[in-house]
Amino acid sequence: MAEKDSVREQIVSAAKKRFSHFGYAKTTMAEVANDCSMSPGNLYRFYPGKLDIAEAIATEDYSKHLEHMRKLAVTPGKPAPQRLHDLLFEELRRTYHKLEKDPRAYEMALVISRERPEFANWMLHEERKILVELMDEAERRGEFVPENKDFTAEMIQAATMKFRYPQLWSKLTLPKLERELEGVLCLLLNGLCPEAQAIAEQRREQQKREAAA
Amino acid sequence: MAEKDSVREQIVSAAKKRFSHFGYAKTTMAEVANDCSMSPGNLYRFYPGKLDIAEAIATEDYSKHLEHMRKLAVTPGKPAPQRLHDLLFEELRRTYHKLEKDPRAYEMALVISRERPEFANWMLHEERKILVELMDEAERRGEFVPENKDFTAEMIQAATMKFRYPQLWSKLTLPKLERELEGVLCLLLNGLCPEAQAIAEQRREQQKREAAA
DNA sequence: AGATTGAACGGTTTGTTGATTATTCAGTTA
DNA sequence: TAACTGAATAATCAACAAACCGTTCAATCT
Repeated sequence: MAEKDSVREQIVSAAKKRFSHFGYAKTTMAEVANDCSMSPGNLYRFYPGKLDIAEAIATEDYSKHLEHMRKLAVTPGKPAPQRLHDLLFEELRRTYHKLEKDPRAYEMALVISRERPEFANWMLHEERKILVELMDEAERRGEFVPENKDFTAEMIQAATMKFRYPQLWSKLTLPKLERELEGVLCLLLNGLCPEAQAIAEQRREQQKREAAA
Repeated sequence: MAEKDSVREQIVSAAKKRFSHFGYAKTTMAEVANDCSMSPGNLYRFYPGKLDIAEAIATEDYSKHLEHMRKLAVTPGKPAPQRLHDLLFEELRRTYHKLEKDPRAYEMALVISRERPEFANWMLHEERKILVELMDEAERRGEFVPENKDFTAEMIQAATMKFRYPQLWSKLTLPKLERELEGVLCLLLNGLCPEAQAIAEQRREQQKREAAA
């Protein structure tokens, strides 16, 4: 089976080159097979179809990103609101730049999200787990503690939907998106009510003092 | 000019019938012209093009909706969070039902939002004005008062983007959308911090008592 | 027998042609 | 001369065939 895995890696590697060079649609299975010195039919012993190869690439890529995000979620020395801020901004910037600079990535994102909606669900689910980790950590440190963490994570995602696949929905530039995300985050953290904002302000002060001590 | 306006109304009325019966694409300018007993060319003295007729219909329709929303925004006897709640739910339900029940409306929404992005901007802008009115009224009544109302309105829209053209983005059912909107709204009103939530809770109690008195 | 091949199949895309239709405008009407 | 017409125009769409490509599987190889 180690044998089989190495072949799978070879296939993914060949496909990755083709996809990023010529695009998903313009890459044929025959070409990928050729790059791996095998027949087209043989590819299907390793992957059920072309889309699954694309999905494997996307999974690998997003998993790396998730690891990075997980670190941000529990960074020591940073208060919870800051960690949440870093997390959401990282997500926004990453996808923005990825889709911005290369049209191939954009094409693959489109295809996968159209053809494999489960994949988008999986991404959301994984990110939600990280949000929950962030809140667990917050609880451990005595920072904010929403009563129902899973639900809260879901709602944070719903409220920041606009910033998740930025260029699929709005045609806003990164600076505008960043400004909006900043504002939404502020609203989420503090709420609309001014008393809550005053309290949040107080806590920020206190945290600063604690950090200084 | 009153003459001209009545012809414009006639055109819009004929087009409305055709569009809702056969769809935008399957309606020809010649047909609309015929219904108005005029030549196709003559239509262009009243509207610059087919899309502009569709836009006129959409504008008329949305304007009615806006009036209704404006009433909700300043309903006497309801606290500001409730009014905001009513407003956003009204918006969600209206568009959901509209797009759900007739495919013609869905087609027109697609065409207009693709071909005339300014129109979507106009809608957002108008709705934002209503949100500001809601906050002005809140201030008058001594309810919550965000410092920068325009900005806050923008952020409320950003955070509730997902619920604005529900079926263009997610394929969620109305009950699921409602549950999420409820959650997001709660987060927006109270923030993530539990102290703020406690205060919000207190205020709600107080308002109940006031209302009872 | 299990792995691999590559020709065959069917669905999709591409390219082409002919019609349809939004839009324009020279000409007609009142 | 201002309002209107309808044929001309150019752009888009629909239909059809050919080519292509993802996928399968009977045959071949090891």
